[in-house]
Amino acid sequence: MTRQKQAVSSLLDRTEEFTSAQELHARLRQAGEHVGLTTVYAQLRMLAEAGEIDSVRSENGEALYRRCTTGTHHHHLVCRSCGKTVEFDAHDIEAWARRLAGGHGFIETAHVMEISGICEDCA
Amino acid sequence: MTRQKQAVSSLLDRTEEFTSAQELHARLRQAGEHVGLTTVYAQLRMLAEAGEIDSVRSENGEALYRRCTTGTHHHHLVCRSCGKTVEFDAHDIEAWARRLAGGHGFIETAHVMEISGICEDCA
DNA sequence: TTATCTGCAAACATTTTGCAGCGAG
DNA sequence: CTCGCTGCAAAATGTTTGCAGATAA
Repeated sequence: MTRQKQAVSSLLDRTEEFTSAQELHARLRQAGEHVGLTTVYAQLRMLAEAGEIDSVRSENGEALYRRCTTGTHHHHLVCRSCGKTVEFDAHDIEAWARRLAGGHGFIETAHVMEISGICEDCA
Repeated sequence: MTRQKQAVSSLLDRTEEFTSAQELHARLRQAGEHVGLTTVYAQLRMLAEAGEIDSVRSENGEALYRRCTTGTHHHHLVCRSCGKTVEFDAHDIEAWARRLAGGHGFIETAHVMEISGICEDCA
């Protein structure tokens, strides 16, 4: 268990949202941890192969990773103008998504859901 | 309406599966149609913006395109392993999303929702 | 010591952009 | 003629690979 491995794993523990390799790397840098980008990729691949993290693809093709959990997580409502963000949980929607996926024979489902708009301050 | 535009559109009409820009380009070449790769990308972007084709991301980050089967807004349930896709509409969820956003003072809301999993054939 | 991990540099694959020219209407 | 479409070349982006040196056990 190296320092770098520790750092990546620990950061994933503290992160609920699906996050890109690039951003994880940037955050480690910002936190003063010196971990190479290549190493972040290597770690993410190992963790993904070991089934410890989930990965999905974002709209623009980036790979996003998140520690596997069966627990709840939350989503964001983001203002396209000023970036203001409201967190919300979507318990009902998640159950609905799992049910819909299951109805088509899919397992290990993950979902991405983001809502954007213009907040009242920017309107 | 140029020859190239015609060729891309026509090929999409004849293709049921989600297909990458690269492969569409290769098939046009093979069919003797000389259409530049850049042009294929340009066409795909125009068609996607016009809502005439759907795009999803494959496991490895490629963008895949297909002529919309329905003219209406819908979402995708995608197999992370083989790319099999099921379209579904999410009328209830959309109403819920608008209500939630409105409750926080947001207007002009848009949403992104994609569900992924492993389909029964790949399980 | 030794197998594994790290990370620089370079390779890769896909997609986008700059721009000069072509061609449909 | 004019404006949008085309497509070459080059850049941008995200990710992977080769490999030599560092490090945990």
